[in-house]
Amino acid sequence: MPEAPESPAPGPGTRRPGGRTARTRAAVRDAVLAGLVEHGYPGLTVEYVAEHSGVHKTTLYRRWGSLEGLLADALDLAGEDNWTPPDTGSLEGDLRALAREVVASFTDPVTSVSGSAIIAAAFQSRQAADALSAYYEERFKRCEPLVQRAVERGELPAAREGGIDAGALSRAACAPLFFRLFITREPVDERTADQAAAAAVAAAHAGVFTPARDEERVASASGAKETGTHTQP
Amino acid sequence: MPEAPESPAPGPGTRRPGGRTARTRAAVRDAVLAGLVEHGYPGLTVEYVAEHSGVHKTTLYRRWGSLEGLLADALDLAGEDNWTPPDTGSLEGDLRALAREVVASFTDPVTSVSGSAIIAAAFQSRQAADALSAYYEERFKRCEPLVQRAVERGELPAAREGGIDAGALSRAACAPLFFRLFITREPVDERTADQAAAAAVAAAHAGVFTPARDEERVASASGAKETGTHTQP
Amino acid sequence: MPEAPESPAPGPGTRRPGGRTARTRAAVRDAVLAGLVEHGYPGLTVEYVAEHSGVHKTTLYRRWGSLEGLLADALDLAGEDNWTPPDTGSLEGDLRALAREVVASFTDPVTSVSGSAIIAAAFQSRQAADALSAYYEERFKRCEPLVQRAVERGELPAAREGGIDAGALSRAACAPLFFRLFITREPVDERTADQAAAAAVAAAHAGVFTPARDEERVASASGAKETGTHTQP
Amino acid sequence: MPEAPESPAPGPGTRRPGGRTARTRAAVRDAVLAGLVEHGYPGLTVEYVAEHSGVHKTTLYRRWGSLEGLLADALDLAGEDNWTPPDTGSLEGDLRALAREVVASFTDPVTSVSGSAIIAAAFQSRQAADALSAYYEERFKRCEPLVQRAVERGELPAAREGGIDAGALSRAACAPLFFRLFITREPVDERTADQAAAAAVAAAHAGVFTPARDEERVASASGAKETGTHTQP
DNA sequence: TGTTAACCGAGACGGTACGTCGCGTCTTTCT
DNA sequence: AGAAAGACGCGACGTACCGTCTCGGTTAACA
Repeated sequence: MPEAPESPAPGPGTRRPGGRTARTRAAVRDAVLAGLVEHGYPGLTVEYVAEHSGVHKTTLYRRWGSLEGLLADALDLAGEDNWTPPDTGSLEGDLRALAREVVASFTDPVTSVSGSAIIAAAFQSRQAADALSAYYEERFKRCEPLVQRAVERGELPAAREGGIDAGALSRAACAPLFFRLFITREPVDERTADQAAAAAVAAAHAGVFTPARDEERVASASGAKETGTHTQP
Repeated sequence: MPEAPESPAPGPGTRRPGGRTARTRAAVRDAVLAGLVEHGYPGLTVEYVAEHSGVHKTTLYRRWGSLEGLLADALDLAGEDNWTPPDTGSLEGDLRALAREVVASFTDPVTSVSGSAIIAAAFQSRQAADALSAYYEERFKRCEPLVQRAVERGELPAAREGGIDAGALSRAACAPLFFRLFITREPVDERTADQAAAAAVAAAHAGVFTPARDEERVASASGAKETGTHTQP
Repeated sequence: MPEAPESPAPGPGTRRPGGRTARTRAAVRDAVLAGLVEHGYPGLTVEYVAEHSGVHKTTLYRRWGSLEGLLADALDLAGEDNWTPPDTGSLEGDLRALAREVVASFTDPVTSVSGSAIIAAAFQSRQAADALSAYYEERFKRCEPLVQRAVERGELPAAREGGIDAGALSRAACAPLFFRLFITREPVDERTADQAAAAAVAAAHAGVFTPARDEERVASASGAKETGTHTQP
Repeated sequence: MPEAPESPAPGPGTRRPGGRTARTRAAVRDAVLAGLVEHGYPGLTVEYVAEHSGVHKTTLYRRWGSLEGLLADALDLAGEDNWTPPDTGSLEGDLRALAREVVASFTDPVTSVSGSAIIAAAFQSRQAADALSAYYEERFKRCEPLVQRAVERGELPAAREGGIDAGALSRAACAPLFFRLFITREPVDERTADQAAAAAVAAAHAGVFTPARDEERVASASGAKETGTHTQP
């Protein structure tokens, strides 16, 4: 992959990306993912990556700066697939499928490890957080056609006044799953996925994700002022 | 709270919980929280706790086993407040207030630190994860009266066939916020909170959280089988 | 060796010198000397000492601070022998023997290594320099009886006016050897040693090392002021 | 000195010594000396020389092989001055002046640095040692006229049987100073210098440096056999 | 006057050792 | 007997400098 327009590290390794440099980069990314699967994020060490990639520790620091950089780069790689949202013929079907995909990927013992490892990493590394943020931004952008199709099918009211917020709708279908998986750490299954999808559809039908109408709704907010902390230890 | 019925570490420190032991435990918990605020979870060290609590490192290991134990114990403490859900007179108002509390507590630079630190800790420590899970379980249990009031007010259909799932409803109102805060790491404000509350209410009205009817809904699920990974790097 | 009143490092390892601490110290000193013999000073590494002494690198730094400290400590050990100056029955004989000892010890391939290593170390470490200085101070102090005997034998004029400077005399006998060994790096043999001894004796007879007369001699110095540098690259 | 007849490195840089090559070499030598003054020998790095000379690191290795070569080359430069020994009109005066020069050059904080740095370097580099050796050889050769004048003045007995060893005499006057400066690391001042000069003169008068008589003296050596090590740690 | 070989600048890299941090264990000493 | 105090083994950190290599670009000697 001689082309690599995105700049993971501004320092070395970006000026002469031919030959060895590129091979090195790929090896490193593989090692990072392998390390995540093997030990999880907290157990991932630079030295492990060095050993398993055949790239010397010093070089890793030179080019990626730190573990954070390594992870961010690995995430870039992960984002470069050609995933497309499901297309089942109905909005609820699509969202269900989407939600079930989430559940499946984080339930499967193999794939879940590296995924949650990166989410964990985002808590400790600005760089990883940014990479993760970009990753999901991209994912949900790819979901827009899903909503578009629903509008075309007439399942959602034609968006006269600004259109429906496709991103918000997709997020709504996934949010409860991630919440349960990584915050409250409750068990999730397909039932949970289906419920999340159903809730999102219901909210969409109620116009919650229609920006223009949102204005009206917000206007009626009673602006409760609380000082207590609810969901925070 | 002189005695500690729940046993964080079964070994020493549980036999003679009077006097010094109790004082020690409190000091340790304070130090843990202070450490979290100061350095975040990844920067929290046993040695820091030892210094700031006046309890020797060796003792910390004897009684709490490791950092995980220290955190879990501190979480127990955090859960022992007398928080109650908001009561604004309407279901949507209550949920909005609830959601805004979440946003406020994780937006405030002071309170957000220790909160997200513990969530981060849960990724690296089984013990912390369990403690966090219990914490949220308790919180959402306390939200049941909120839903109950709505039913009594007639805002929600009387729960003839098993009643509404209060926990699911409350979670639905909070999930999108946590999702954006800690997974996709998008900016969150009161508008987001209001939208989340509205979506939850809409879903509730549509009967999504009514178990009995849930059966029916699930029955219509087309059981899409996907192998791709959607939301996972 | 439970006693060890001299404090090589003020930090750890000095408070509780019982048992392990003492054993550790001896092992480390052996490893240091072995390292010097094997690689010379520039090739001596802390990691080598760690491996060959069985004491962990971290501990070495904790107790000795750095390579310098390790060397200084090893020097202390070396100084703790019971060397006494030769006693051949005549001043010149004694000085010859002394000078030949020097030549022998730095000519022998085995013993010379660690010796010159420490001299080399003194160039790079204040601590090693101090230790070396103390070592020679002690050695030459032990030579005083040698001169004393010569006075008693009548070989040297009775020291009426302040006595002869025993240290200066002994140093005079050794200086040319060290000079040739380590500065000009010329070959040195027993002939050189004998010449140095003879020169020292001649100077002593001429009263060069008799402080009181020194005053007179110095008075006649013409105080040449030169700006050029003679012996310095 | 455009061309460089002596070959520090037989490889590159010797075939086309015109223009840039010569300029480069001078710049490098300056940088080496500057580095010595700034950080001392142990702190002198190839990278420093590269930066401060404007010559790339790779080139330094190509032409000088290593730090040692750089130093040896710099020493060659230092030896190429037109120093001559003092001429005060008397042997002792000359030697005093000589000795005081030594003291002065190694006492002055500016000039002493690079001088002792090179002596230190000789401990770690064969090449530097050879260069240093040659340097002093040359210096003491230049001192021969000094002794010659004394003979002509009648201060020293006419050298009938092989003449006096001028080199040994000059060395004798300097040795105690270097010994104290770099071995025992005692303070030295002009008094020390004068004493050294006086001792050398006395020894010379006693015929110590007259080779022919040396034979006789050595014959009387009693060949003491010692096993202890005197001056060596 | 071109060619061509020697040389140089630039940058990345594998590698050794550094000196430090924090962990978790152990021993010793106090009370 | 439990706790305080300290030393230690241990693994990993992030850095400095080493010496090597590859890649272009320049330059000087020679055809």
